[in-house]
Amino acid sequence: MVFHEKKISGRIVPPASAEIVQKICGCKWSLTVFWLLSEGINRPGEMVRSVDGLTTKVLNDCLRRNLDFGLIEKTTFPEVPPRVEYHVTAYGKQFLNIMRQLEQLGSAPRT
Amino acid sequence: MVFHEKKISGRIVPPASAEIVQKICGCKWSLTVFWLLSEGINRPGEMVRSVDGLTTKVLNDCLRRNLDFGLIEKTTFPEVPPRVEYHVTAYGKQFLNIMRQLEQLGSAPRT
DNA sequence: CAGTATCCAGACCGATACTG
DNA sequence: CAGTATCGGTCTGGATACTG
Repeated sequence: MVFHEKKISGRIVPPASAEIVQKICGCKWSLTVFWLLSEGINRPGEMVRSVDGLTTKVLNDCLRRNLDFGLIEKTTFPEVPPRVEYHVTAYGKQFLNIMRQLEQLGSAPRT
Repeated sequence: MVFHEKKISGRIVPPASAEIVQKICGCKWSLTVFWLLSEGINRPGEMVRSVDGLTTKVLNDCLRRNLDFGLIEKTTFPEVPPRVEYHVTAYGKQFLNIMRQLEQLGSAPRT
Protein backbone atom coordinates (compact mmCIF):
# COMPACT_ATOMS: atom_id res chain seq x y z
CA MET A 1 0.00 0.00 0.00
CA VAL A 2 2.92 2.28 0.45
CA PHE A 3 5.43 2.75 -2.36
CA HIS A 4 3.81 0.34 -4.70
CA GLU A 5 0.63 0.22 -6.62
CA LYS A 6 -0.12 -3.41 -7.10
CA LYS A 7 1.38 -6.72 -7.81
CA ILE A 8 1.54 -7.69 -11.44
CA SER A 9 1.77 -11.41 -11.86
CA GLY A 10 3.14 -11.73 -8.37
CA ARG A 11 5.72 -9.02 -8.77
CA ILE A 12 5.65 -5.72 -7.04
CA VAL A 13 6.05 -2.58 -9.10
CA PRO A 14 6.95 0.85 -7.79
CA PRO A 15 4.06 3.31 -7.43
CA ALA A 16 3.43 6.19 -9.75
CA SER A 17 2.59 8.23 -6.69
CA ALA A 18 6.10 7.81 -5.36
CA GLU A 19 7.19 9.71 -8.42
CA ILE A 20 7.01 12.99 -6.60
CA VAL A 21 9.52 11.66 -4.12
CA GLN A 22 11.87 10.53 -6.84
CA LYS A 23 11.63 13.54 -9.06
CA ILE A 24 11.62 16.31 -6.54
CA CYS A 25 13.73 14.89 -3.78
CA GLY A 26 16.10 13.26 -6.23
CA CYS A 27 16.87 16.48 -8.04
CA LYS A 28 19.89 18.14 -6.54
CA TRP A 29 18.45 21.64 -6.32
CA SER A 30 14.68 21.23 -6.45
CA LEU A 31 14.28 21.23 -2.71
CA THR A 32 16.55 24.20 -2.24
CA VAL A 33 14.72 26.13 -4.91
CA PHE A 34 11.42 25.15 -3.39
CA TRP A 35 12.56 26.31 -0.02
CA LEU A 36 13.72 29.66 -1.42
CA LEU A 37 10.24 30.28 -2.72
CA SER A 38 8.72 29.45 0.63
CA GLU A 39 11.05 32.01 2.18
CA GLY A 40 9.90 34.75 -0.13
CA ILE A 41 12.66 34.68 -2.68
CA ASN A 42 10.42 34.52 -5.69
CA ARG A 43 12.27 35.87 -8.68
CA PRO A 44 14.72 33.84 -10.75
CA GLY A 45 17.42 36.47 -10.56
CA GLU A 46 17.27 36.55 -6.79
CA MET A 47 17.45 32.80 -6.60
CA VAL A 48 20.52 32.50 -8.75
CA ARG A 49 22.18 35.18 -6.71
CA SER A 50 21.21 33.52 -3.43
CA VAL A 51 22.39 30.01 -4.08
CA ASP A 52 26.00 29.18 -4.63
CA GLY A 53 26.50 27.00 -7.66
CA LEU A 54 23.04 27.46 -9.11
CA THR A 55 22.90 28.38 -12.78
CA THR A 56 19.94 29.62 -14.78
CA LYS A 57 19.62 26.39 -16.69
CA VAL A 58 19.53 24.22 -13.61
CA LEU A 59 17.20 26.66 -11.90
CA ASN A 60 14.76 26.46 -14.78
CA ASP A 61 14.97 22.70 -14.83
CA CYS A 62 14.04 22.63 -11.16
CA LEU A 63 11.30 25.19 -11.54
CA ARG A 64 9.75 23.26 -14.39
CA ARG A 65 9.82 20.13 -12.33
CA ASN A 66 8.16 21.82 -9.41
CA LEU A 67 5.61 23.37 -11.73
CA ASP A 68 4.81 20.01 -13.29
CA PHE A 69 4.00 18.58 -9.91
CA GLY A 70 1.84 21.56 -8.99
CA LEU A 71 4.05 22.52 -6.08
CA ILE A 72 4.53 26.04 -7.37
CA GLU A 73 2.90 28.40 -9.81
CA LYS A 74 4.24 31.03 -12.16
CA THR A 75 3.15 34.60 -12.63
CA THR A 76 4.34 36.70 -15.54
CA PHE A 77 4.11 40.46 -15.41
CA PRO A 78 3.81 42.25 -18.76
CA GLU A 79 6.55 44.74 -18.07
CA VAL A 80 9.83 45.87 -19.49
CA PRO A 81 12.20 44.52 -18.39
CA PRO A 82 10.28 41.27 -17.99
CA ARG A 83 9.35 40.26 -14.47
CA VAL A 84 8.35 36.82 -13.30
CA GLU A 85 7.46 35.43 -9.91
CA TYR A 86 7.05 31.91 -8.64
CA HIS A 87 4.94 31.04 -5.63
CA VAL A 88 4.27 27.95 -3.58
CA THR A 89 0.77 26.57 -4.12
CA ALA A 90 -1.54 25.23 -1.44
CA TYR A 91 -0.53 21.78 -2.51
CA GLY A 92 3.08 22.82 -2.27
CA LYS A 93 2.55 23.96 1.27
CA GLN A 94 1.40 20.53 2.28
CA PHE A 95 4.51 19.17 0.68
CA LEU A 96 6.57 21.71 2.54
CA ASN A 97 5.19 20.56 5.86
CA ILE A 98 6.30 17.05 5.17
CA MET A 99 9.73 18.23 4.08
CA ARG A 100 10.08 20.10 7.34
CA GLN A 101 9.49 16.87 9.20
CA LEU A 102 12.14 15.16 7.15
CA GLU A 103 14.49 18.01 7.81
CA GLN A 104 13.88 17.65 11.53
CA LEU A 105 14.36 13.91 11.41
CA GLY A 106 17.54 14.31 9.42
CA SER A 107 19.07 16.54 12.05
CA ALA A 108 17.76 14.51 14.98
CA PRO A 109 20.05 12.17 16.89
CA ARG A 110 19.78 8.54 15.84
CA THR A 111 18.86 6.51 18.89
CA MET B 1 16.16 26.91 8.69
CA VAL B 2 14.78 24.41 6.28
CA PHE B 3 16.95 22.92 3.55
CA HIS B 4 19.90 25.08 4.26
CA GLU B 5 22.33 25.40 7.04
CA LYS B 6 23.54 28.93 6.90
CA LYS B 7 24.56 31.66 4.62
CA ILE B 8 28.22 31.78 3.76
CA SER B 9 29.26 35.24 2.71
CA GLY B 10 25.70 36.04 1.79
CA ARG B 11 25.13 32.88 -0.17
CA ILE B 12 22.80 30.11 0.82
CA VAL B 13 24.15 26.59 0.85
CA PRO B 14 22.14 23.39 0.93
CA PRO B 15 21.86 21.61 4.30
CA ALA B 16 23.71 18.46 5.21
CA SER B 17 20.54 17.29 6.88
CA ALA B 18 18.74 17.29 3.56
CA GLU B 19 21.14 14.60 2.55
CA ILE B 20 18.80 11.89 3.70
CA VAL B 21 16.22 13.24 1.30
CA GLN B 22 18.65 13.30 -1.57
CA LYS B 23 20.28 9.97 -0.96
CA ILE B 24 17.34 7.86 0.07
CA CYS B 25 14.47 9.41 -1.79
CA GLY B 26 16.60 10.10 -4.81
CA CYS B 27 17.75 6.53 -5.18
CA LYS B 28 15.46 4.69 -7.54
CA TRP B 29 14.90 1.62 -5.43
CA SER B 30 15.79 2.63 -1.88
CA LEU B 31 12.25 3.52 -0.97
CA THR B 32 10.82 0.37 -2.46
CA VAL B 33 13.39 -1.73 -0.66
CA PHE B 34 12.69 0.11 2.53
CA TRP B 35 9.00 -0.46 2.14
CA LEU B 36 9.53 -4.17 1.53
CA LEU B 37 11.31 -4.43 4.85
CA SER B 38 8.49 -2.64 6.61
CA GLU B 39 6.12 -5.18 5.11
CA GLY B 40 8.04 -8.11 6.48
CA ILE B 41 10.01 -9.08 3.42
CA ASN B 42 13.36 -9.20 5.13
CA ARG B 43 15.67 -11.46 3.19
CA PRO B 44 17.58 -10.40 0.11
CA GLY B 45 16.43 -13.35 -1.93
CA GLU B 46 12.79 -12.57 -1.25
CA MET B 47 13.28 -8.97 -2.16
CA VAL B 48 14.85 -9.67 -5.51
CA ARG B 49 12.07 -12.12 -6.27
CA SER B 50 9.38 -9.65 -5.21
CA VAL B 51 10.45 -6.63 -7.17
CA ASP B 52 10.47 -6.57 -10.92
CA GLY B 53 13.71 -5.20 -12.25
CA LEU B 54 15.67 -5.34 -9.04
CA THR B 55 19.08 -6.97 -9.25
CA THR B 56 21.31 -8.08 -6.41
CA LYS B 57 23.83 -5.36 -7.07
CA VAL B 58 21.27 -2.58 -6.97
CA LEU B 59 19.61 -4.15 -3.96
CA ASN B 60 22.86 -4.18 -2.04
CA ASP B 61 23.58 -0.61 -3.04
CA CYS B 62 20.22 0.42 -1.63
CA LEU B 63 20.59 -1.64 1.50
CA ARG B 64 23.99 -0.14 2.20
CA ARG B 65 22.55 3.31 1.77
CA ASN B 66 19.71 2.61 4.15
CA LEU B 67 22.14 1.06 6.60
CA ASP B 68 24.41 4.09 6.44
CA PHE B 69 21.56 6.33 7.42
CA GLY B 70 20.52 4.06 10.24
CA LEU B 71 17.14 3.37 8.73
CA ILE B 72 17.64 -0.37 8.81
CA GLU B 73 19.84 -2.91 10.54
CA LYS B 74 21.36 -6.16 9.46
CA THR B 75 21.34 -9.51 11.18
CA THR B 76 23.53 -12.36 10.06
CA PHE B 77 22.77 -15.93 11.08
CA PRO B 78 25.71 -18.32 11.26
CA GLU B 79 24.07 -21.04 9.25
CA VAL B 80 24.63 -23.02 6.10
CA PRO B 81 23.36 -21.91 3.69
CA PRO B 82 23.96 -18.35 4.92
CA ARG B 83 20.93 -16.42 6.10
CA VAL B 84 20.62 -12.70 6.52
CA GLU B 85 17.79 -10.46 7.58
CA TYR B 86 17.31 -6.74 7.43
CA HIS B 87 14.94 -4.87 9.70
CA VAL B 88 13.66 -1.34 10.02
CA THR B 89 15.08 0.49 13.03
CA ALA B 90 13.15 2.77 15.35
CA TYR B 91 14.65 5.68 13.50
CA GLY B 92 13.57 4.09 10.25
CA LYS B 93 10.03 3.86 11.52
CA GLN B 94 9.90 7.58 12.03
CA PHE B 95 11.15 7.97 8.51
CA LEU B 96 8.50 5.57 7.32
CA ASN B 97 5.74 7.64 8.87
CA ILE B 98 6.86 10.66 6.93
CA MET B 99 7.10 8.66 3.73
CA ARG B 100 3.54 7.50 4.22
CA GLN B 101 2.43 11.10 4.34
CA LEU B 102 4.28 11.79 1.13
CA GLU B 103 2.70 8.79 -0.46
CA GLN B 104 -0.72 10.06 0.54
CA LEU B 105 0.02 13.50 -0.75
CA GLY B 106 1.30 12.10 -4.01
CA SER B 107 -1.92 10.24 -4.63
CA ALA B 108 -4.17 13.05 -3.41
CA PRO B 109 -5.97 15.27 -5.89
CA ARG B 110 -4.24 18.59 -6.56
CA THR B 111 -6.66 21.35 -5.72
C1' DC C 1 21.83 -17.82 -0.62
C1' DA C 2 24.45 -13.58 0.04
C1' DG C 3 27.37 -10.48 -1.92
C1' DT C 4 31.00 -8.45 -5.23
C1' DA C 5 33.35 -6.99 -9.82
C1' DT C 6 33.02 -5.25 -14.27
C1' DC C 7 31.25 -2.98 -18.06
C1' DC C 8 28.04 -0.01 -20.53
C1' DA C 9 24.06 3.18 -21.58
C1' DG C 10 21.66 6.89 -20.03
C1' DA C 11 20.50 10.72 -16.86
C1' DC C 12 21.84 14.65 -14.52
C1' DC C 13 24.20 18.84 -13.85
C1' DG C 14 27.22 22.48 -14.54
C1' DA C 15 29.68 25.97 -17.82
C1' DT C 16 29.14 28.76 -21.50
C1' DA C 17 27.01 31.26 -24.94
C1' DC C 18 23.01 32.83 -26.85
C1' DT C 19 17.78 34.80 -27.82
C1' DG C 20 13.54 37.54 -26.58
C1' DC D 1 15.94 40.05 -16.61
C1' DA D 2 14.06 35.62 -18.07
C1' DG D 3 14.87 31.69 -20.50
C1' DT D 4 16.97 28.30 -24.03
C1' DA D 5 20.73 25.52 -26.63
C1' DT D 6 24.62 22.92 -26.60
C1' DC D 7 28.28 20.20 -24.97
C1' DG D 8 30.99 17.47 -21.84
C1' DG D 9 32.11 15.22 -17.27
C1' DT D 10 30.32 12.43 -13.85
C1' DC D 11 27.38 9.52 -11.32
C1' DT D 12 23.75 5.89 -11.25
C1' DG D 13 21.54 1.99 -12.51
C1' DG D 14 21.08 -2.38 -14.98
C1' DA D 15 23.04 -6.83 -17.14
C1' DT D 16 26.09 -10.31 -16.48
C1' DA D 17 29.29 -13.22 -14.43
C1' DC D 18 31.65 -14.48 -10.55
C1' DT D 19 33.24 -15.71 -5.26
C1' DG D 20 32.33 -17.30 -0.35
